[in-house]
Amino acid sequence: MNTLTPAAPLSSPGRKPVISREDIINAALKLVGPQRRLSSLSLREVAREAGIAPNSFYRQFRDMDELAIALIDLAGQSLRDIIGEARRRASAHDSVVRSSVESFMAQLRADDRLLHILLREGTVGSDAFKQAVERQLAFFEEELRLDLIRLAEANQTGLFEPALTAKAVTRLVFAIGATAMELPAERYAQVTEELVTMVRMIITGTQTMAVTGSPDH
Amino acid sequence: MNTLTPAAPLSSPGRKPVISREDIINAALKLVGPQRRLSSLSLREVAREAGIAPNSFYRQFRDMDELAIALIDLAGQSLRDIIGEARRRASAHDSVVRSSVESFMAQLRADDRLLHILLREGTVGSDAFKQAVERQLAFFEEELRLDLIRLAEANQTGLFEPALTAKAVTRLVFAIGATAMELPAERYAQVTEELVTMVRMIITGTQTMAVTGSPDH
DNA sequence: CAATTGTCTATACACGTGTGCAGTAATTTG
DNA sequence: CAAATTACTGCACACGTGTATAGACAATTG
Repeated sequence: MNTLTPAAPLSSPGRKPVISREDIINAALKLVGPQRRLSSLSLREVAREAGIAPNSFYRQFRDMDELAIALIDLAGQSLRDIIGEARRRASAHDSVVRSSVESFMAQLRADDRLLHILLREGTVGSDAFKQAVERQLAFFEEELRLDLIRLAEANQTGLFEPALTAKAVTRLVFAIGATAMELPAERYAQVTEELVTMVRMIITGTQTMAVTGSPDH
Repeated sequence: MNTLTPAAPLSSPGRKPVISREDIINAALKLVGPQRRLSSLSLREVAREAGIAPNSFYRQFRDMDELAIALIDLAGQSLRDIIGEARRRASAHDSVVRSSVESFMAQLRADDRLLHILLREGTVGSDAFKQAVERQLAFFEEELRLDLIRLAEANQTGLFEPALTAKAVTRLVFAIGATAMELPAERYAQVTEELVTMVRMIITGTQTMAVTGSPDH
């Protein structure tokens, strides 16, 4: 299903639409960024940026929340594409962890507005809002979970609670990413290294716990 | 140093203050909560809640940001107290991890407004704002780092990159905590268990990596 | 060619916001 | 007892907001 275009009646009387959902989405994307969160955008502001009258906004979205959710869904899709790409690239080379984390951080560094949205809007905004982010995170965690299982089988290592591991990795990467997105460019490399180590801590921990059954506290 | 009362000239001419910084802070605390973040409060709203004229606010704070930072500092202090307490309680019993995580989640469940603030305002708000949260997080991570070292020596286990481990644990707990604070009460126990396991993954991982030197990827 | 239907703009309203300005109340100083 | 100094309130202003209403334009229908 495509969330960008509403159900189009193939031929209807009346004037042809000149404003598309994409127009508004793009305008919103121009406004958000590392400093600007979605929920701080006003309807009028987006309309101004899109070059339309405030009221024309309602033709495409019920309110700003609906726009926000569309953007979040878009962002989730985009991220999964990016990491999927990284995964495929990694299987040829060495570490999946490194390659995925590096892709993630590179995208962040490239000022990907969609990624900014996903990283931050989970902790803020209306309920329907956070639900949308949680949904995308769940998708992401599921893909990661499958990948972890695949990885464990390939390397003949154990795997303690794959779902929980995936969740821990995801949440940690997102948390660190959120703090990193306003950092000066020269610190990205360092954060990336830290993040790789952190993720490896979790994965190493899972593997160890798989053989000992329970950790030594 | 006390951030709550400004430098008090022991005797000065003029009318005696009837509005204290605490009054305004308490009013703000009544307004924030799991659904309401600091940066969405307006000066007028806080003044209304405190029962004072909007302009009287300026006697105590330069603007809302200054109020917010005072609240964040307060929240950081409060959290460190809570976890410090948990640590002391744990050394008598068994696991420091479990006891600390349980204290954290219990406080969250008790609807501690200060904790809500700290959990969320890190990803949102002005720069000075986020810096304040980062400062509190750094305090927290430092205490945790020392604790990890103490723990490793007591248990005769290795410890790979204590600072990074502390950071990973802190960020993960905060990220999960942030999503948990709007959950129905009956799910807190489950989240607590998950969180304990996740933290143990990290700590087990660190210990394992300390002996192998580098993880097997 | 009307008539109808859908798209979009312009204007306007009520509301909440931060803050500047003037005035009043209370307290200490000379 | 003045005079000075501080604390606080009330009013007012300009601004940005979401949205209601009405009208102008364009395309498809009969």
